[in-house]
Amino acid sequence: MTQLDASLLKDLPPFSQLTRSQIREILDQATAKRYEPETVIFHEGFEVDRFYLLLDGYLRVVRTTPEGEQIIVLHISPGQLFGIAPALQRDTYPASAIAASDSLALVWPTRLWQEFTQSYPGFATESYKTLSARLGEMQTRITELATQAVDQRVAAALLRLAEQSGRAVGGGVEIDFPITRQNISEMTGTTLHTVSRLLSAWEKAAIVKSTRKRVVVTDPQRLQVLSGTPR
Amino acid sequence: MTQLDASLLKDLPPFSQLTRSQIREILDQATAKRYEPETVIFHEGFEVDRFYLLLDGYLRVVRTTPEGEQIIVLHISPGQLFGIAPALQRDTYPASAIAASDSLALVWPTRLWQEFTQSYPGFATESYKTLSARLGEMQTRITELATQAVDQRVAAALLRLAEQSGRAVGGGVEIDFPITRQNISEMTGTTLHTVSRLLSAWEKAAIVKSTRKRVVVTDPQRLQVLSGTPR
DNA sequence: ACAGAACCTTGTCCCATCGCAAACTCAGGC
DNA sequence: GCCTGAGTTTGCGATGGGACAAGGTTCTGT
Repeated sequence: MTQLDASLLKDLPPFSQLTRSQIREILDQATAKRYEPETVIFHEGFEVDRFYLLLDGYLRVVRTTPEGEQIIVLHISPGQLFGIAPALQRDTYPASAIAASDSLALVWPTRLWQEFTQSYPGFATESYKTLSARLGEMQTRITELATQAVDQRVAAALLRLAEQSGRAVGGGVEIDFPITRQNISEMTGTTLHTVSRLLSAWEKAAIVKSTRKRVVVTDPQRLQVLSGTPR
Repeated sequence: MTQLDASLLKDLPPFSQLTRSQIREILDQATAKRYEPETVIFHEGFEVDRFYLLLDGYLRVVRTTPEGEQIIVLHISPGQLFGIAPALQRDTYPASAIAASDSLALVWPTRLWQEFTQSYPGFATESYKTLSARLGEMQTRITELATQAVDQRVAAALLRLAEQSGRAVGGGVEIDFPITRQNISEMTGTTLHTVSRLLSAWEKAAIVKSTRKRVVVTDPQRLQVLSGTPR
C-alpha cells in the first residue's frame, strides 16, 4: 500500500507527459486495492464515488438484463483507466465491473477527477482516447451482433481477446485469464453449448486449444478467416 | 445563412448557460447547411474536419460492414450535437451520418472545438453528457441484440424512435421522418421481410399503423410488453 | 397518364441455433 | 485419496427467422 512506486505510472499514456513529482502527487492520493476473482468492484446503477486504474489482472464489464442474464460489454486490461463515469458526467455506473483474475487497482475518489483533468496535461486527452476506443469497439460489437453468424462472432471475440489480453506461449497465444464457455457465450450473445461445440470443432481443426477455463489460439490466421473480417 | 438568430441556441443544453453575446460569437463562426434526404453529411473513416449541431430534421448514423451491409448505430434529433469526434480526440469519423429527412445543421471547423470547450462554461460538460447518453444507449443495444428475440428488438426500436423522434398525431405517435422496413431491419439486425411480417401482424392487432415510409405507434403499452422490457 | 422504380407483402422451404437432457472430467477441499 | 460440484461435452428434437421467389402497391419523373 505504502511503497507505490512512480515507475508504475510513468509509462502509461494518461501519465506519460507528467513530471516525477506530479506522478508522486497522484500516487499519494491513491489507494491500492486487491480483488479476488469474481469480486464485484462496482455495481451497475450505483452512485459513482470512485475511479480506477487497473495495474494488474483482468476485469469483465458486465450488464445484467431484467431477466437476470449477464452480457459482457468489454474487458479491461492492465494499464487502463476504468469506472471513469465522472468523465461522462454520470452519477451512476452504467455497468458493473468484476475481477476475472486476481487483480490490483489504484483507486481515487471521484472529486479528484476534476483536479486531475485540470492540473495534469494530457490526462483528460488520454482519458477521452480510452473512451473513444471503447465507443468504437462497442460500435463494432453492435455491427457484429447485427450481421454476423454465431461462429463468426465467437471467432472475432477470441481474436480480440488474444490481441488485447493475450500472452505468447509455446505454439500460440493464450488468453491470460480464466474464461469459461459461459463467459464466451456472454460476450457473443449465444449459449455455452454452442460455444463448446465450436471450440471442439476448432480444436479438431487445430485452430485453438482449450481446457477448463483456458483458451489458447494456435492459428490466428484461420480464426481471422472464420471471423469473416479478413484484414 | 446570414440572419441566424440567437434564439436558435439559447434553449439548447450546450448553450443554455451562455450570455447573449457569447451565443452571438458562436453563431458568427458557424455556417448553416441544408441537406436533402439520403445525403451523406460525413463519411466513416474520413478525416474529422467539422462538428455539427442539428437544428431541424433527422439523421441516421450508420456503419457499413465489409460485405456492404449497413447497420444503423443511432439516430440524431434536432438540438443535438453530432460529428463530435473531436471530443474524443479522434482524427477520423467512426461512422457515417446520413440525412433521413430534409435537415438543417450548423457547422463549425474542428479547430474551434478546443476554443468552445475552453471559453464557454458548460459546453464541454454538456457535450460529454451527450456522449454518455449515446454510450449508454449503445450498451443497451448490445444487450438487446445479444439476448432478445427479433420481435422484442423491433418493438423496442419502435418505442425508442417514438420517444426520441415522435410526433403526436390523431390516435398515436408518429415517427417523424421517413423510415422504411429496410431501415428498421438495419436498426435491429434482421431482414426487411421479418420486419414487414411483424408490422403486418401488429397492424392487425391495432398496435401500430404503417404505410410506405411511415409508422405510427398506436398502442405503446402493448409494444412495451412485446419488447420484454416492461418498465 | 404512363412507365419504371422503389417499396411492401406474403408464401414456402430449410438450416443454424437454441433448449433440454444426460453423462463425463477434472480441481480442490476435507 | 475420495467426494462434490463446477465446468464441459455431446446427442437429439424443435423452431425462429433467414433465404429465395413472386406479385402487389404506391410514388416519381416525363
